[in-house]
Amino acid sequence: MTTKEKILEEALTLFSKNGYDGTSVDQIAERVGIKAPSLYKHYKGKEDILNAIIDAAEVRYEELFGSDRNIGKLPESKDEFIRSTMGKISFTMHDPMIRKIRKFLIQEQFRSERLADITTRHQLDGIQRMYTKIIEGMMNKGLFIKDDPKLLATELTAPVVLWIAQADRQPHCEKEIMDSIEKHIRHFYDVYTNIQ
Amino acid sequence: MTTKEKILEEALTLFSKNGYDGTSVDQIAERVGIKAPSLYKHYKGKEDILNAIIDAAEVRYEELFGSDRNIGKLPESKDEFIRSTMGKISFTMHDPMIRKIRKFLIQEQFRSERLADITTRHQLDGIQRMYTKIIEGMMNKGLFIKDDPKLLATELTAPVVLWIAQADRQPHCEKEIMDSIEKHIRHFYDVYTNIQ
DNA sequence: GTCTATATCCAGATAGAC
DNA sequence: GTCTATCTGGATATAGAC
Repeated sequence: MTTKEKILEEALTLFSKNGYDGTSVDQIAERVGIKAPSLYKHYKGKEDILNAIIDAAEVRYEELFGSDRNIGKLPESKDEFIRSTMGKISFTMHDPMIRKIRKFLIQEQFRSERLADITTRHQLDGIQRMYTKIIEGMMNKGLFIKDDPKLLATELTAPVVLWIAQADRQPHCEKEIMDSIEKHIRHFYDVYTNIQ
Repeated sequence: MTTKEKILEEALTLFSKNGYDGTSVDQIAERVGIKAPSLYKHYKGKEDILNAIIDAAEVRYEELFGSDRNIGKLPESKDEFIRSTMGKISFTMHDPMIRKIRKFLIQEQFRSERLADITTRHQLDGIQRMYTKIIEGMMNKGLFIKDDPKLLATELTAPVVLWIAQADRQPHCEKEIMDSIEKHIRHFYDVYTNIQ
């Protein structure tokens, strides 16, 4: 990893923990293992680092939700649906990079229109679009009853997004939260399934 | 309103817009109409103002969700349920004080355990508890099918919480968001109602 | 309880040697 | 590309007059 990339990584770590205004270039430099002035050979300034992080967040978004490849194969039973969904959630919840981007965005969402926009895409549009496709596919297979797939995707994912945000700020509640999530997904499946 | 209260109000306004670290005591003083040093006759320092705001947020929480008086009378038809729920949402969304507390909390939730805790209460526990009671009441009246009322409350309120947060950062989307919310509530009612 | 003046500190950023 | 030394501005906070 180049120094330039290392700076980005450490800056994101600090921004996600203490916010942009709560982080000094000195702190970033220290974590990188250089002195603050050296940092200016890689980036024009603090705001330049911020913008690079935002660009990286957009790239990450594209990787996660830009193509349909990440949907994987459609679940064909209740067990598969639970396992596949819980797997995706557990990954999103624990992947260090995604977690940092999520915490960074939630704190900085009011800083600019661009950040507000990206936050909405990460928190609502991306996940919703992915699950709209999955639910639509399962409706076509007769696994779910016919209904508005976008509405169902929202109802499935919204509680999960809020619980993940809770786990980010209260990590000691993670066990409880995971239980709530699984219970919710099971309930969702039962409500919208033909098979009783 | 005393100067002390005015300081609190203006500080919350600025904190909700630019965050705690993004706000200077000078800016607060200017909005109050005094010079920064005068402010120190009312509060020990910036952090003291922050703590007073957190206290105020706790009081506000108690007013909103502490008693069951705010539930109002139980809706007895689909129309009444939609109207009552949309009314509560519109109020929460537009009340200036609640909006500021919400934006403040979402930005400062990682600053301390206490703030994390209050954020969860505001964003999840309070609303969920209120709607658990309402849904439970409507189940007992036979208006909703028997199911886990807490789970249903989460499924009803979680998308709304996320959409309100979106409206906070993207006010130009409010119309669309309100439509989504109403559609979601109608759908929720239809799914969990006996009457077809 | 408000002001002006000021102390103190720390932030982001630059200059220039190596 | 890294460093030390330094500039400059802005921040929190205090002293003391009115």
